[in-house]
Amino acid sequence: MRMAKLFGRTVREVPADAEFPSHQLMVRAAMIRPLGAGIYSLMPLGYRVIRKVEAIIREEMDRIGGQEMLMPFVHPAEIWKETDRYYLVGPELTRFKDRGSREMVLAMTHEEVVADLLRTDVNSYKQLPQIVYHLQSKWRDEPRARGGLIRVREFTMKDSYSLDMDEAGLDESYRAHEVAYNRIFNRFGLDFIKVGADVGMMGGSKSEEYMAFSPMGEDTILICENGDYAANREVAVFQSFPQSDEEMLPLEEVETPNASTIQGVADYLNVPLSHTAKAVFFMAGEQFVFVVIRGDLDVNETKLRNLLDAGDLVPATAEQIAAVGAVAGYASPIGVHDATVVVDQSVANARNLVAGANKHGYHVINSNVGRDYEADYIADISAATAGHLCPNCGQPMIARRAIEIGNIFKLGTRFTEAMGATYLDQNGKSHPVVMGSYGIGVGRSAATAVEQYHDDRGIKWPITIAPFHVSLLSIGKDADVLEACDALYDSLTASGVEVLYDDRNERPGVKFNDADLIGNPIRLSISRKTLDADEVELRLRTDDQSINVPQEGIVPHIRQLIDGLMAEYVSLA
RNA sequence: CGGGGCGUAGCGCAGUCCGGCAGCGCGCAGCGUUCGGGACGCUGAGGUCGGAGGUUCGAAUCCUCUCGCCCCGACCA
Repeated sequence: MRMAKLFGRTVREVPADAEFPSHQLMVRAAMIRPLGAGIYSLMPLGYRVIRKVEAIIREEMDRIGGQEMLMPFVHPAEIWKETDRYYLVGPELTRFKDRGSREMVLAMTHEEVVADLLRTDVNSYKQLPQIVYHLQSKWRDEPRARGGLIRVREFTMKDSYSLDMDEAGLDESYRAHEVAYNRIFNRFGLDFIKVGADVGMMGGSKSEEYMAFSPMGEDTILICENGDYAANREVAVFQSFPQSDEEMLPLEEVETPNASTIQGVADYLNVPLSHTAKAVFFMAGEQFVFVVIRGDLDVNETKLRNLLDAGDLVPATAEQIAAVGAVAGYASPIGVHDATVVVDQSVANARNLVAGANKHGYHVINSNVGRDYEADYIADISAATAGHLCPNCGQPMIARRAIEIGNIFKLGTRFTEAMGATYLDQNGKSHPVVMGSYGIGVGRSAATAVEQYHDDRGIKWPITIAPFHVSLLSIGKDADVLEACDALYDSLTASGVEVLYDDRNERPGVKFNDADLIGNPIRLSISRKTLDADEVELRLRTDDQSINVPQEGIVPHIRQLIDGLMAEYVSLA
């Protein structure tokens, strides 16, 4: 591609709203352009990256026997009603009516469509197992789209669906996807990890996420450095604190003026936070939920929601708190009524904690669950943080931020049962098809690569997904320099090398800066000086030194260089 | 949904408090000088000041409504 003809220009200044490095750099490099909140055009340069990402996904999905197809982006609402998701999913599912007043939705995923296809096209065990996949637009009306391609509302996702006769078959399909996903993300060059995740309202039996490390990540993951545990903070567990063997001491009320925060109470009474019981209030529908947790821990709302099997869980209001007899700032379950009391195991394992007295300006010391108040649930509902002990080996865990780039999910028969997608086994007996679903964010993967590979000058694409292998720059305006560049461009292109040829009438500084910004892995330049020496200057985007190589044999040289760079990713895969 | 902020040339911004010629930088076009890390000079094009209504002799500026966008929180594959 000749840059003089390229649609889209690089820009020096970035839109004020771009926060993430990948957002800024991809806009500056003319790869993406916003159309609305969370809605982007992929410019020619950016779309080349996306197509490479998609090509790698296709290769690896085909390798595990996936069959590519394409399912619609607009669905009749009816199938979403059949599985209840029409009602369960919030406003991120966009609903509308067509001209005939028929209810429709914009696809955010395709389980229903797959199940619908199964009803008509798969009736026999002879037609199973199967893996189907597609690369299709999705629309999720996120409350807060941000960060360029990291979190958008319209996006392309690879979603695949495994269709098996039974759980054993699902296990196999799931493992096949693990293999494929490992290869895919390694070929993208990403630094990632697979972690345990929440199954949420999808109701499946197992879910794991592929997480790429990035300080810009919206998720926190807990990792045991021994390699025997890694989980999203939403579900991460840790070794519970040992049961205290202290004697229970008499409950005693103490005055704690102006100590309405747990830290304030701990300071005032000069006890560690871990020796206090903190009260947190939620409403699960109409039910008031009174959570008691050790003062040094935070509630993990996902764990709490799963424990209570509560669809929605929202913080309680001041009125709701007062209505059960609790005094905000000085609250404990002692003497409250009409509340579901959930006690974290950290509190149950401790003795003689400081807690609220439900009286303004007073706390109690030596509170003990079971003696001073009853728990409806005693469970692990606390959020794991760095330093908590690995549930498997007991070593302290670390916490890292990460971007979710893919997930794999054992759905089971949640959808096929609801939609009557069954097959007949050898004995003529009917069973629901057992499904798995597996996603990869295409644009997000590309943007995540930028997050992981950039410097202050621009992007440093892994060669597997770079828009071009080579940036070729003509330096100066001498006719024979330009001729030499044209010739090199033609011969490289003819041999299959992808070249972005900066043939613009620009000063060298502009060209160098744009080449660094766009981030193709190999840069070649020809100038008066190099031409006179029958050489071409070569520089890798990852290096800060350039070398001159003879013009003679340059094409095979570059081909070899590309193969070598590619090999690094293939060997990982 | 709650809180905060911003909409002025393609991009980044000033001007708004205190009403009175719509500006600056980058980019863009032309000419000239320059040419190995985002050059310089001259000339020029480019604006419903997000939109609607109101106040006023006069509104980018004040008032009301509205739309869009961003940030924090809530929520969420």
